[in-house]
Amino acid sequence: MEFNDKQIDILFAAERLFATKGFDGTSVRDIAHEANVNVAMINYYFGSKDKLLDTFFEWRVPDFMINVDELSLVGNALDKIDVMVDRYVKSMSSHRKLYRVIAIESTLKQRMLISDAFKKLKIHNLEVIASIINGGIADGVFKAGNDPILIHSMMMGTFMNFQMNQVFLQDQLGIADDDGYGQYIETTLTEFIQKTIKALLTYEK
Amino acid sequence: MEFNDKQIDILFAAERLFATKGFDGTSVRDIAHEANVNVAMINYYFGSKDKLLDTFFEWRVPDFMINVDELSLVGNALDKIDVMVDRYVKSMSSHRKLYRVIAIESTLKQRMLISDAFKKLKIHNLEVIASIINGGIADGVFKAGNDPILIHSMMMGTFMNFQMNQVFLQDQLGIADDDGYGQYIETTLTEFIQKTIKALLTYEK
DNA sequence: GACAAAGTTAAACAAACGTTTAATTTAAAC
DNA sequence: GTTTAAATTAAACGTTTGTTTAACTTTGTC
Repeated sequence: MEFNDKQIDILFAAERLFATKGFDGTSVRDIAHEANVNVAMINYYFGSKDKLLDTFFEWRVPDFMINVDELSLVGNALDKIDVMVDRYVKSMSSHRKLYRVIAIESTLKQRMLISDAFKKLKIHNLEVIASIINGGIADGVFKAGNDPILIHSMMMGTFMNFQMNQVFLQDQLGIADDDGYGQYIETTLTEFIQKTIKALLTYEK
Repeated sequence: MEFNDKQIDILFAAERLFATKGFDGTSVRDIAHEANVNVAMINYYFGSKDKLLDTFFEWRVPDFMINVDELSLVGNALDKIDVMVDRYVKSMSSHRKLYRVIAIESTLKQRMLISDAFKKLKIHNLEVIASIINGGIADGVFKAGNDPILIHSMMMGTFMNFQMNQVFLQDQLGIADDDGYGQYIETTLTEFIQKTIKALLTYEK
């Protein structure tokens, strides 16, 4: 998929607005104004507001993928967990707006026609996690009987919870600004998720 | 706060629609139709669509509270975790629509004017969790150095992730219907969260 | 430099939005 | 039974919505 400068301006503007106001809360005039283009340009280039959302998702989908190559370099199963979580959180953290949009819109069932592309990506990421866990079990480091789906849900959910409740959590944690919050996510929260997964995978009973 | 039958009809209708279509995606005419009342009744009783959302939250807030009395009956710190998680998930599970609405609308920053009532509730629940953890540390059962905020975020986030990605997860887990999904949440997912928290609180290093 | 295609614009479109109005019905009080 | 307030209604209000139109400008091609 190839986009010209104006199309990319629109996609970025849409991302910014969808992330803060939601899809339904954002008008095409909002987007046009934010992107400094004429309203008609959105329908001209993307067909409709709905198709703009679809295109937006397709445009961003590649940023979801866990990089498997990087993981194969790490030997220890415990270290693999650390690297995987670190990369996952960093990827999500650097695309926080995108994740907000997905979180908001994926809940509204009638949408997500493009869910096929997303489904494949989620399945890919699940398989990566499953292979790490199974490798750890084979090495005798991890206990068996832990569903990768649940671990993935825990990791995603914990991160998302930080995304969605930023105002409350930032206040509770005594963090001053947005940058500090981002740093907290990339350090303390990342370590927490790493620790949690390792604790779970080595827990008796 | 006292509501007559018609007002309650409207609140339930709003809950059903907000949970599936979001606040912005739902029109007052949708709500009026769903509740079998005239459109003007919504403004007559609630003032505006925005105030209806506020009133809806205030109406539902009490359902959030963790019941502390029930916990004091349990002696063992590990068992207290089990009971707390079980009650928490059951409470969330029985108000799934409400939690969807909160999850969707709490992300949109300009909303949540009523956040004061919510803030107090969240702080109450956090304090309950903190006291359980501290009790466990005092008894020598739990390791110190685990932030209750992170544990609470993990519990909420994991549950929410199941709420928000029902379509995908139900498919992945091979669950046939909505009831089965609810059962999975109240059994397998609950056990997973219990196990995760206990593993974390007893984990070395 | 003429021609066709692509890009861009302001204006207009009908439909849907939240809200208000004014008229009417119901209920309660005396 | 009359009076007064509350409840309910259909219709209309002015905006805003997403989209389309038709005129105009820019760009690239021969």
